[in-house]
Amino acid sequence: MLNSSILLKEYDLKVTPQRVAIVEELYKHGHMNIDDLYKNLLKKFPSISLATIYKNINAMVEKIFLNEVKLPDTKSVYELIKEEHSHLVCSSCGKVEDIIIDTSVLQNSMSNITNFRIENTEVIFSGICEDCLK
Amino acid sequence: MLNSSILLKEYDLKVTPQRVAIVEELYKHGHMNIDDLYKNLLKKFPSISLATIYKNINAMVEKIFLNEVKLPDTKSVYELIKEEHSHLVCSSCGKVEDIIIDTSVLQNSMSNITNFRIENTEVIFSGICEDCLK
DNA sequence: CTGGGTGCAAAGTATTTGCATGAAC
DNA sequence: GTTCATGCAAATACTTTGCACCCAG
Repeated sequence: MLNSSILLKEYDLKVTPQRVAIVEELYKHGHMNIDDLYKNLLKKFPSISLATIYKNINAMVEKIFLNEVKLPDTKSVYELIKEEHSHLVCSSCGKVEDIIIDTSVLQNSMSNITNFRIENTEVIFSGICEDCLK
Repeated sequence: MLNSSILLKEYDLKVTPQRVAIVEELYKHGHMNIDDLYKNLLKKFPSISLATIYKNINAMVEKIFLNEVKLPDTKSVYELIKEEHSHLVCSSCGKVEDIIIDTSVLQNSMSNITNFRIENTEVIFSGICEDCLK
């Protein structure tokens, strides 16, 4: 479970119903793009504005408890930050899943061939999910 | 070396000076975002329009000889399609480098834990490049 | 010659900003 | 009471479209 209010407070954001709802939507769905978030929030807050969503998403990304995931061929989605993980995208239904794999192997083979100081490794697998394969 | 005209013809695109220049810019720089491409092309074609660039980039992406690379925290860049590779981005100067690593290890560890049929694996490393480390 | 590309201007879409009001603390 | 979030409208940024003219084949 997740206590959105505490999370918001921890990151010095005032607790408003809209913010709580954003966090809870993301927690529930795992990943959402701006439009879907907006559509869902409209149900609870018929007069919520896109501006509010953008402002809050940006604030949460800055406070580093939200993460934008840029996906190939489709809109970015946002997720609550959790342990490091990679992503699986279904190119048929658009579903995004988290997956935990060990990327240190990659980083190691990297350090042999480059002098970059690697700080982050992003891996996105695209393919067809189990449901769509049927 | 690269023969842009032949490349364009192969992909059923009429050979125009603007298109040749786009391909050559990308070949020369490896990766470019729309704005930089536009700025550079303005030197050769003072009246080239952004619309032309967008139309051509889109056409080339559709013909599958250009690839859009969506990067974290910065604008997408485009590259000519070549052998499969991963990317390194310097978060300080923005430089993008190609790097060839074996991602099959990843894909294998993947197949044990998911039923996705993986078709593509995108890896982006972010960090600080050698020059910026100095 | 003909089809398609170019550049311009306008339209569309996405995102941000300014401001008055109201809610959180 | 003060600070800051909200929602609206306007502004900005980004991308696409329609069209008249022109060039590649």
